[in-house]
Amino acid sequence: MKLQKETSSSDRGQREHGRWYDDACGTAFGLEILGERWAMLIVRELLLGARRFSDLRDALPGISAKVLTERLESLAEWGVLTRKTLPPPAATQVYELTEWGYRAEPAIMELGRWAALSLRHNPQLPLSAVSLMTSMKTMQLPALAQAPDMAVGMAVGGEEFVVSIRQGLFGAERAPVAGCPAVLRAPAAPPIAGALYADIPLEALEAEAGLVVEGDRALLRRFIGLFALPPRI
Amino acid sequence: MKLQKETSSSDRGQREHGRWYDDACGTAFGLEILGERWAMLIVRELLLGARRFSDLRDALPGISAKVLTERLESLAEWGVLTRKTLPPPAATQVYELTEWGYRAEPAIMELGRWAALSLRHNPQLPLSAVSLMTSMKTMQLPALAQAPDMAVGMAVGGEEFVVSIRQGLFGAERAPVAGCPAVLRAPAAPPIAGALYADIPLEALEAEAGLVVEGDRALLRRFIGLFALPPRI
DNA sequence: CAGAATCCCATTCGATACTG
DNA sequence: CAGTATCGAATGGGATTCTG
Repeated sequence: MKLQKETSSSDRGQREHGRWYDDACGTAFGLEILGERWAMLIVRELLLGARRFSDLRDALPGISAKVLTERLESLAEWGVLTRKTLPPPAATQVYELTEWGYRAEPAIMELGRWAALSLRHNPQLPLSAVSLMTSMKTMQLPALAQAPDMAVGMAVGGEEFVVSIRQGLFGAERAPVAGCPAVLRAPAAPPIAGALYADIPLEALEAEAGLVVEGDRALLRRFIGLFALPPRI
Repeated sequence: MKLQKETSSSDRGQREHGRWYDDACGTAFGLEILGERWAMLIVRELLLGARRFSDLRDALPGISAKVLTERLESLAEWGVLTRKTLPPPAATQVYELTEWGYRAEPAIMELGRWAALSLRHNPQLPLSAVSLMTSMKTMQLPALAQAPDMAVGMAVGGEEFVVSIRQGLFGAERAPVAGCPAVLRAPAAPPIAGALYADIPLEALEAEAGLVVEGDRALLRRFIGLFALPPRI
């Protein structure tokens, strides 16, 4: 009965992951699932729909293929996401959040909302298209609840999104921008973030950052005015 | 100007912490501060007021002195908490959240609320007194908003808390239990968690888990009925 | 006792190279 | 494109020690 490699504290932890918090608190359990490096950011990238392995690599500057593979496996085991093989001819694989995975959105957003309060937060760093879209949800000003309905298209790199305000509620989804009364196109997310959060005039971004404005420019300006970074602490 | 140990990707990241997400998203910045192992649980333990080094060690089963020291330093650098030296005669040191640190509470709670949805969450693990108190905030049922005002004392190990409902709002604070119309005493948090979340009768816990009930038992039963684990996914 | 400092080892991370 | 394989570096955890 004498074991050499016993886990010493019996099997109080839930798995043989190696390091467990051994704590009934939901937060501790959440950290076991989403607390490893990159895990929460992978989930963030999936909040607006399924993505391929290489989409995730591109969206997460600095993640290695090894860690991405490990996290996807672990998150799939935990039931946060599933791997799906698309039907032919595009027989490629995508990763998609489960219903439970999608419900992590409030936790992810609250963490971002909190961190953005810091003076040391640097909003000038690179930004993925998805995190731009989700950031808008947390950076909406109270005036947005009274704003008239509107829809703005955003074409960021190769991805297209429609951002809408309906009955005072913000929404963002992957959808073709065609048909939107106003469209912002940019080679990447930062120019659009500059317009939304750094109050850089659209004209400056068109001249210097490759931004392209199509359609109702006045609508865009009203729209941009509905978002701002919070007062810093 | 030729450096050997250059950080290679210029200084895009905000510090020389070694590993940075290099991502403008607030969530990424939050993870740089609270995403390292144990960091968020340390903040959780401070949500109900300042604690000493050894209090934190006791509350976080499994953390090593080394890691606790490192995290406290890092969190202090980031401005999440401060170290204070209590005035003599008790010239000991305590760690206390800054105003910004306290504002992390919603993020920590949302993560816990999300994780508790999982079937694989094990609420039977050890639990600190503080995480019991904060868990109640996330596990309150809608009926709590209509409940009459009440206050319940909880003496857990050597710590005393008063949990209150005032105008339908939940509150928990470190305060003497004396004067509360009903008091639960237990050697540790799990028996109280059993009463709240596993519907174990008070009498069984008194007989087997060292629970002591003082005062208005009917009030306690009503109180306990206002909390429950969420339906699992 | 509070807590900082050290040493050692296992695990994890990150970067590069490689494969089907 | 979607991962594997490999290896050096950094981090985490535990034990021990030192100090006041």
